[in-house]
Amino acid sequence: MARTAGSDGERTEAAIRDAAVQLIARHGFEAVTMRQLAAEVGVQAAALYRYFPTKEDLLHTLMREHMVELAATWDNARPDNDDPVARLTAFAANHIRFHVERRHATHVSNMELRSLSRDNLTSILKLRTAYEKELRTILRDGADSGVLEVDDTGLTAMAIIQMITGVIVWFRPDERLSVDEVTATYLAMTMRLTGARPNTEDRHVRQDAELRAW
Amino acid sequence: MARTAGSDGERTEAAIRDAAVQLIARHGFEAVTMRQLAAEVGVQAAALYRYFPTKEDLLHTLMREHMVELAATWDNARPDNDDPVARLTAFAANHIRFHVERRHATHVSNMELRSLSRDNLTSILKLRTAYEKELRTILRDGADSGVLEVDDTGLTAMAIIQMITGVIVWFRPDERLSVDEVTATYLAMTMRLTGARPNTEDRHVRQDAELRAW
DNA sequence: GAATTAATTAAACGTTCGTTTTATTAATAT
DNA sequence: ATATTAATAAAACGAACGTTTAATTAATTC
Repeated sequence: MARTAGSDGERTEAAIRDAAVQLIARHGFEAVTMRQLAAEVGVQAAALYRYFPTKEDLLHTLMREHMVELAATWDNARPDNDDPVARLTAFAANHIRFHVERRHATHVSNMELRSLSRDNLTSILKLRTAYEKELRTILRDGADSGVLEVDDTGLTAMAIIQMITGVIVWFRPDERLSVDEVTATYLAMTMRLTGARPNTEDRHVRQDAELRAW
Repeated sequence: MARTAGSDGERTEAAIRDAAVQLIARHGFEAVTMRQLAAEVGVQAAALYRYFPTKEDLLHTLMREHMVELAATWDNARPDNDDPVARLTAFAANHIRFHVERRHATHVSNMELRSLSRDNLTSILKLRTAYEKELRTILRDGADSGVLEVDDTGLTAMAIIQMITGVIVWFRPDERLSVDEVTATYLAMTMRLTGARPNTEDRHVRQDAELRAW
């Protein structure tokens, strides 16, 4: 046999990406074989090579598009407001929601960096670093203007990102918590971690009201 | 050739473990081959099978001993004091130091769970869950007695563990920060995240002194 | 010093891997 | 209709994989 009735390149490529994300997230990149992936798509292994030149290129594509999409949602959610607390709130809320909604793709992007060649790794890390820099800038602005308490900007940025990305390790949809509830709780922890409070208030008489501000 | 002069089973087994941790941390379990590991140790691949019946059993052994060791250091560091803030401080300090000092083994234990069979996975998760329960208990006690501000015990426990274990993702020895400095900063963030303060003070007039309390 | 045990090598086993080549059919354009 | 292009299957490639078997030498025991 050869070309099958109703076959369509665009649909097949999308099916490959989807199946690849699911399989790699579950078993790890090295453990997933091209034959296994092809079987999941319902096609022969050779057909995959019409869409991706190598297995590693497939992984790189998945990661790159995940990062580009993350940057795009942040660009879209970025507030005009230049209040650091508002920006931190928007950043954390966007980050949490984005990752909770893309658990598998996030798993792939976070866990499979080791399987990339030098050049592919560099291109992903460049995107990642640019994104992290956004948070560092917010934290520094907040620390400078006194509305945030941050000892070490870079270290706090890494801690926050680790903490809120870590959602995907344990969160499963259809459990006791909804995406909104999880987002709200992690947001509250992020704010508490950075000592965020309304910048119109006295710095030393902050109430616990901040926890219900969003 | 066969048995080599000066060969010693105990030394060889230790060398296999050490090399395995380094290689698996760097390349991932699936990507490391038994021949590659053997070459690192300076021995033929078949020799590895005198010490570990299968590749997966080697991984399981590394993980199990990592977790057992973690539980042991916590047992040793656990304060007699039953003040939740003191216990949280001790827990976080022990956790951070343990992981910073064992970056590679931690990477293996955190990233390679997917390569374990059902039974082996279950045995590791049992150890991990028991350890995490220690933190949840501390947080609940602290929330009950009013010295900690914790919205959701389980969720906060996961967030803290993710945050402070995340140290190993970016921390490299011989960089700008020492282990002590990193430990202190993460400890401060943990305390701020949980709203920890000396339990003799008024809850609504907390100062920033907490940041310098350890 | 002979027998036994511990530690290892060398070679091979069957399997599976990522990938390539070639042929074949479906859809599209002319 | 015919030619061309798109999408696949089928089969094979050499390489590498985890593991086993058998032989061999070093160290230890009696």
